[in-house]
Amino acid sequence: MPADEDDATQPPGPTRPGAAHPGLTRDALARAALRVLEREGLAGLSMRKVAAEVGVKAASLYWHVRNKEELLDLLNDALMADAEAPPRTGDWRTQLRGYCRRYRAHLLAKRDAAKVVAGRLAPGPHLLRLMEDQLDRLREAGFSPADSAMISYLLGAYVQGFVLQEQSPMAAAETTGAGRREVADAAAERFRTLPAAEFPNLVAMADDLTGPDLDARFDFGLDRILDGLAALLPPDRR
Amino acid sequence: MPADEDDATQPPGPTRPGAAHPGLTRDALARAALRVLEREGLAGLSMRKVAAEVGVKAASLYWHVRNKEELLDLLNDALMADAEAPPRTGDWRTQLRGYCRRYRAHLLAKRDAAKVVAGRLAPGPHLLRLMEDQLDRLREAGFSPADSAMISYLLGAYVQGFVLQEQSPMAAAETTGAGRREVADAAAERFRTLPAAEFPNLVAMADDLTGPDLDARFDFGLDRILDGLAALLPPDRR
DNA sequence: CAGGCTCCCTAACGGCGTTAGGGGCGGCTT
DNA sequence: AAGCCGCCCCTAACGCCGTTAGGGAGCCTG
Repeated sequence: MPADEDDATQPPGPTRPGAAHPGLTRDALARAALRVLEREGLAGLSMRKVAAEVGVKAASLYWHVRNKEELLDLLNDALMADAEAPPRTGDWRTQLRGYCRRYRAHLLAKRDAAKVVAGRLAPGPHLLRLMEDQLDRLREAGFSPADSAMISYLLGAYVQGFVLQEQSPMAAAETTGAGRREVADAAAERFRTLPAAEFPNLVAMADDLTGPDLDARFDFGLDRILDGLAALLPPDRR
Repeated sequence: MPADEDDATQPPGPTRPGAAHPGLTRDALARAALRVLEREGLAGLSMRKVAAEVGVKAASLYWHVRNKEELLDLLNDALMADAEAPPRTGDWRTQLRGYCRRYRAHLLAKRDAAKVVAGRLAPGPHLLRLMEDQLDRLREAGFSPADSAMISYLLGAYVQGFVLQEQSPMAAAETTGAGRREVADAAAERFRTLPAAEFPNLVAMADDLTGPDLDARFDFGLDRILDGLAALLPPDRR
């Protein structure tokens, strides 16, 4: 019944009561949660549905997990499971840009991923590995430890904030059945029909504000930030 | 019973059934939601509690509001109700910095405000007014319309992303009863006790990564961004 | 064979968003 | 004055949710 997009999980034979469920680990739970997330969205992700996904009743989850919050932590880490660091070639700019672009693409690829990740305080092991590597490259580029830490935070805030804003119309489109394009057009229309006397700029720039080329918008902001970071380095390091 | 922090709302005499409730407008609803948010947090904000806050039963809210989502839209706008634009003095940098600092301070001041605002697609009238004014100043500084739109988006993403990350430990502290300082210390401890062979940077920079001076971290990122924006302008405009 | 550990179950609690259907009230038309 | 209508609230209920209590089957160890 569940669309198996991940590699072999869940042999879903209903086991007899009391029988230990084979291969039901926290890891399998996380992957099941990921499948439910993809299918139902974050709002539709419930203990009961995740339990059903692994062929079990809801109360049984509490053997493996303290509560839903902890399941979401697992899910959070599972979202980063197949993220990869960009190749270690080129200057620091291209490497950092690669990091941010990949992070964004990774979040965009999974439904409601930004909402899951946003404001979760403990980074999972997979994200830790990426942070470690990113910090390494920042140090190598010549940034001080304190600056490197702040830069990592800055980039994380930007990417998460950006994807959060760009992904919520996708969620709305998913809910209402409209296409992503219609949602953007509706937003533009909302700006364009504002009282022009009171909001001259919003009306005039409606298309600029809602233009659907979010890739370009993301890269624009990213390049501005990278420009600003470059100024921290001695000129010979660029 | 409710802490009345806003000016006179809600004459809470229990009205007879069928009696029109005096002064129960969408606006009053939004302010009531704001009080409930402050008291219970976003997770604890329910239709029933907001209804009780205005002295009414839950089903009655659906006369004024299509559903909870729409109530959250009202709440979103109410959060921006008393936000003010920074003074129109100084160069574009200080004005833009003022915008971002005020926006951050405003979100931080209200419990869970970042979560409410994050990923809400339709800006309310109060936010529209601020956007209009901000765009105006960007144009005046010499940025093109397209750039101004993107810059507005960029700054919004950064501030929202930043506050989202910084406010969730506050929420956790509120829930667990611990202080904000303890949460930060716990985070630092988590980094410091990582396996040093695998995560040398995270271990070494634990204090840099979790340093509690978030104001400095915010300003650091903000100044980097502003540096990057300055490079868009012709040199005589700075 | 006894005991204990593991892992699942059923049943239930209170709370949630939301809808259906009903009723009193105030203000309008006749 | 009588009737009507639209406003605004109510009670009751639906199906979902997270979570807990208590129990029982299968396995591993002694």
